[in-house]
Amino acid sequence: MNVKLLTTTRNGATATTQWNTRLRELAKQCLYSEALTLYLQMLRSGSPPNAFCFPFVLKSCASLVLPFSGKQLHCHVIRSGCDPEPFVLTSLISMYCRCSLIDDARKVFDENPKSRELTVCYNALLSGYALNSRVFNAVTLFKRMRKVGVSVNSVTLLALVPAFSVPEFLGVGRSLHGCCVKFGLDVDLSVANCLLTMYMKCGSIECGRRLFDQMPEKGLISWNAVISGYAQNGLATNVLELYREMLARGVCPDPVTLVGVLSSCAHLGARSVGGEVEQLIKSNGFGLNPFLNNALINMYSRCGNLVKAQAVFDAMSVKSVVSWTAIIGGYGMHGHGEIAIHLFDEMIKSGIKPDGAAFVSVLSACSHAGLTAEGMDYFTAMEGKYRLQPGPEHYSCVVDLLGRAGRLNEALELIKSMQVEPDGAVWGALLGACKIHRNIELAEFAFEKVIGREPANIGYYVLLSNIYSEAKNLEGVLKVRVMMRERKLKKEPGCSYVEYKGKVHLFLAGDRSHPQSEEIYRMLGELETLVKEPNGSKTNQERNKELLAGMGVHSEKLAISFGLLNTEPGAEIVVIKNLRVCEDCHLFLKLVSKIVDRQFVVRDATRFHHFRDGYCSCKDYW
DNA sequence: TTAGGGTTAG
Repeated sequence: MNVKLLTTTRNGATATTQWNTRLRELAKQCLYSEALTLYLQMLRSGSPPNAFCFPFVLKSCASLVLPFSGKQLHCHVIRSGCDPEPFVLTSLISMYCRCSLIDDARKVFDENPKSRELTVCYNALLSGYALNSRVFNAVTLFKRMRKVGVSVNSVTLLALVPAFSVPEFLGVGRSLHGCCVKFGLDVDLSVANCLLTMYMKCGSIECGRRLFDQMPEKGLISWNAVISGYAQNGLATNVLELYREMLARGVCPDPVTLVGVLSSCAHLGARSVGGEVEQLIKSNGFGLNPFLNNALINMYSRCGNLVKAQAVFDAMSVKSVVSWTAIIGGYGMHGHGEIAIHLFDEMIKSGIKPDGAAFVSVLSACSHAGLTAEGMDYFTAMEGKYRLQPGPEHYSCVVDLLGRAGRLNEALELIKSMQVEPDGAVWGALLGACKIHRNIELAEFAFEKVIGREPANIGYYVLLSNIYSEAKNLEGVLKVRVMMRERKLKKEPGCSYVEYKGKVHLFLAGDRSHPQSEEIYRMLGELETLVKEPNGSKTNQERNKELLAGMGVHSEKLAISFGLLNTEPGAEIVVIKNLRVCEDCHLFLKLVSKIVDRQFVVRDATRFHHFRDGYCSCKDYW
């Protein structure tokens, strides 16, 4: 510990000042435990604490969340007679709030008449209510503050607004926005950022974006708030667009920006943007940021590059449960259940306690790989050994696990035994299993349940219709269609995202709105002919070379792949021979190409399709 | 010499 002992001078007041100066320095550098050690040394040296030292030590207790020490400090404050000092009162309130002792904070506030006249004390308590999700207390206090005429400042709103960043409180949030305008505080950049975040977290994306566009000055936090907001609301293309705009305007991204961008790359499979971000992380020295590394693992896993995901994971010196979950999920989603299980066990051996999300990743890995017994063991251990209450997300994995193994009745019994209300995904998993095992009776039952919860989810209607169709039950197919028509449900057209130099283009089936669609379709037509062409005297490779030569391209790196789709930089064209694909994949496959000069890489919008030996792994379609 | 606040991963 780097704490210098201060020499006591003959003058006690000077000594106290020196202690206080040192305490202030440590608190400023966020060296909180050092600050507390120094405070103890100060007491031992016989130097009496005065009002000016308490804010620093109280802040240290608050930051380290040390409620017991905080309470002791409160006694010191009272003993030293400093409690009526406004800044000591505020520090005390803040300390109690940060230690989640909100009633103690309120007691300090109520017992000191002075605090009830001060904006700072209201702000500290409001922030405490907001941090501890006591929204009604926060509103009441804010109303009282205005009623008694205590002035509201920007910090008041910064403390208050985050409490209403959930959809059900959007109305309150809007009225607070009105307050900001009324008090002229909406021009404050921090307040605007705070409101922006509130709108994004409430899912009120348009309002957030409007506010952002209207901001005369935008800071990095403003850009980050919108980027993260888009990312959390699944608007991955908007994230990449805004990120481009940000770079074009010369705003430098920070790790927070890049986490949002990477999660969107993972969503879209935009591997090249992801790679660019990784370069940026390296060149900016952000390589040790755990948030970024977790986001990279997730991005590479979802983009199918498990080797890189593993490399990022291996290089992390401190691996959190999130890091482990990301890599386990990566192996799980690509069917490597055994590796996922091994990693899960390694995680436990390394002393990390799994949380709910970690169990979701291992359970889904088991269900994807058909590891029924192992999955059931984990599910049992979750509650028995780790004392984690399984949620609907866990039950849906286990229903899927049992269902795929043909244990439909057990799956149904499990749903019936659930302590929590089963959601659409749980019944949906059972419905999916009924399709695999052609159980129409149970499918109808599961369908009723799932539709009761998610009446507008078209996927389930399509699933039931396919079950009827496979059983040649045309009456059933018709029944589902009528139901869909009556409910005015229409299947959204599938679409593909095309990533071109980091910009994402959206294509619908038969879509010709893209400015270069003529060239794109001509190229696709040529490729399609090539794929359909029966084996003649020329090899595919020779034909591809001819095709490219016709386009004026002479490349040695021409890739003809019959395995996984290859969109690595070296592979200009990927042709898949004798491929049988589902209807949904059709447009996707038609677009599977990286046109040499145009640099188009295409991936499916909704999920990743992996092709092995010419077969799409979407087994549901077989 | 002093107190209160906003953006990040599965």
